[in-house]
Amino acid sequence: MRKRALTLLDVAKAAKVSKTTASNVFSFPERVRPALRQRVEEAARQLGYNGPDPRGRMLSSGKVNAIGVVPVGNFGITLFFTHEYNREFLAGVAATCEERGVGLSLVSGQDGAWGINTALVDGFIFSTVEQMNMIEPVRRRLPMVMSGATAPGVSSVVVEDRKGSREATRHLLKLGHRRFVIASVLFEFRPPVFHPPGKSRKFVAAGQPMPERMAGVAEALAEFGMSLDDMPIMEACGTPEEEEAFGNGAAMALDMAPEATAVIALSDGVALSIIERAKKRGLLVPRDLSVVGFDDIASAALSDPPLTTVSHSAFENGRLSARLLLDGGPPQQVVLPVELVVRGSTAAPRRQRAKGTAQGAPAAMVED
Amino acid sequence: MRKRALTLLDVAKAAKVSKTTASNVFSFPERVRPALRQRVEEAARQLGYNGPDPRGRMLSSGKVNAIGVVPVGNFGITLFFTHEYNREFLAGVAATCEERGVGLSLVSGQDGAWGINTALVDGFIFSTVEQMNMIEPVRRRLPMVMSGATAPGVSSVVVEDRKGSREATRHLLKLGHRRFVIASVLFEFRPPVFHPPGKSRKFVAAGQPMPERMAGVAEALAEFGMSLDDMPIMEACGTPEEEEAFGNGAAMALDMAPEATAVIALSDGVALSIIERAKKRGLLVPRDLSVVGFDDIASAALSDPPLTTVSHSAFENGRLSARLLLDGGPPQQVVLPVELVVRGSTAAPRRQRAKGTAQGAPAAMVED
DNA sequence: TGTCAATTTTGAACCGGTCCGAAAACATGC
DNA sequence: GCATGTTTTCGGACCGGTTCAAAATTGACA
Repeated sequence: MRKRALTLLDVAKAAKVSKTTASNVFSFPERVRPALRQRVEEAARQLGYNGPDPRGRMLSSGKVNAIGVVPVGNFGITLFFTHEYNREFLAGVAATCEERGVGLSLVSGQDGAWGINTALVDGFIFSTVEQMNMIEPVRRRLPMVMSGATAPGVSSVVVEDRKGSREATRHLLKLGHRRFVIASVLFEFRPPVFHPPGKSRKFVAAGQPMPERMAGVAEALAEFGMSLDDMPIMEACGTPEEEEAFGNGAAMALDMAPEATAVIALSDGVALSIIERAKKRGLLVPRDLSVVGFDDIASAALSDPPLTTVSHSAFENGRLSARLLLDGGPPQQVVLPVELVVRGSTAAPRRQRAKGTAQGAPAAMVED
Repeated sequence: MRKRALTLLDVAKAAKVSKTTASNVFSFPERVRPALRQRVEEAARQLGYNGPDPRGRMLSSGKVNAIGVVPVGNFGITLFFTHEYNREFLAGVAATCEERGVGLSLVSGQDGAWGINTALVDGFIFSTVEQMNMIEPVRRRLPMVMSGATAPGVSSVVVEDRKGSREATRHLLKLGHRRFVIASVLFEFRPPVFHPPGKSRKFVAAGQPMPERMAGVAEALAEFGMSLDDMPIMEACGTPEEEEAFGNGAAMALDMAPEATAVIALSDGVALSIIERAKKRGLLVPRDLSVVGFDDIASAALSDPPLTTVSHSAFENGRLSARLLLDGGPPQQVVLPVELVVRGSTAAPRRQRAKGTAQGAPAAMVED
């Protein structure tokens, strides 16, 4: 069907003009006198030429007119659809792209055929990156913006992580909670991890924003004379695939910290997963267990009970990230404000949560 | 920061080899003897060259290694985020792209800077197209696949539209309903339209799949000795923006057809919008009004009451569309099966629905 | 009709790789 | 040592446009 593609040269020859003139007819019509322009247009129509091939244009101009979005960690581009926060973020990026007439390309983090080294784009937006060293070659080649973390020489959009988790934790402390379990987030697809209380624990999620959020928790605890070191911490990636592959991180947290009266989840995904799991075990939220989240994704308001969480806009985050990238200019950091939204998932602790859970001995991995 | 980019030629010169050899080191290392290869690699490292620029590679190979997805009608790429069906569809496309290591680019239907004529991709997936003539130039330039509609010479994925709406209508007829209003879907951003009963009405949505779905309704009605011509029909695009811009199509349907005991919606988006609107007016679904949808998007099962609808997989649709595009080969049509899923939004009509609606005179556009 | 400035058109270089046929280097057998 | 076959390296064309300086044309006016 498609034979050898028509080129500008074919049209030029047919119209008996130079390649340049033919090019101008399409790109700068006003530079060509009407008579000649019509001759060229007529020739193009005759031949069935539909305007310059974007490939050629790209090569000489060097501009692609599209940007790439790279999901965090070792997740592929489907993360943008399985993960609510990332989806809202992407929607924001798309809004800016639409507004500016720029293309949007989903680029895989794990370098396949269409990875950060092969994608045809003018720049990248990275979600939080785990291994910072991987961005250096990219930064040298193309403009980039990071969301959720900062890096020297790179513009970035971050939220007030520390403040957010500090306020969430304060909220629980003021309600009277003293025994917590913290549910942190892994930005890679791997099994959940549980860290019993202890000093200088080594967490898997080393990249921002989790350490910041953890620090916020620590600050609030310190205000009440407590220490993060005394709190058990669970890390899980919290994607739907997690459960099948490795077992559920929420279950692990509930099993390993049965004495906790409240869960401080550093993302809504994990928080909602914990609520679900707790309900399945017959625990009432918030009567038996309070849960706070972070991010305020759309489903946080819709859950049962609705989730108390630290609110900020993923959409806005995406929109600003894209603007920062497209506007260029010197590296700058934009900080998005957060606000604690108290909903139905938190309350004063009824009393000490029963030592044995509703379903039996705590250590036994009785699962639904 | 970024100076003139390093080229393969720079590396070749530094290593004192030809451009070809340098190219081979990166693309076909086994063709170059180890000693020489190392010399080139060393030179590249010294200079800070991170492998061939994808632009150059693209130009000579002609392959971009990415495909473009074009939303229907005059919606921009944000449709993929505002519209649940399209989002699920896109997720399916993304899954295939990930699996094949191919890039995925969102391309705007309205030709801006990154439209179907300028996007750097190897092929397109179109959602249903309104003006078929617009695809001809595209088809000549690049491979393409259509979803939701067929076109000569183009591979496509469609669902059993006619069967689906026929069964949905039959379901209502068997329950005893005889007075319907049909809610069809506009694939463009424009005000809702109401068509009173009548012969040979001219609908706005002329492109597939709506005429097929309408035909299915007509078939079922005919089985019961009734005619589509006697049914009022409303068309609305059903996106969230619709309401602010033009007023809500669901409200229009309820206002203009107060005698209907059941709504046959040709998409879930419209169906859910009708349920919402009906509830706001104090109508009980399904007691006062039965509603069926089409598509079975995720939120159809979660609505209150859960929606009776014609189920098929948007995800699968996207996945297959992408495969068809990437596999190439002669044009073929894939038909996805549908299945009526009866949930809580349909029941036998209680009796004639009250002539005046719960909130007053039907004609008065009393709105919330 | 000739001159000069302004406008229009042209040819060649360039963007950064890949690919192909030919030349060069190397290995083998007699 | 030479002819032959095989592997490695090289030079140049090519992909399809844009861009820039120079050439050609046009128009105005003396």
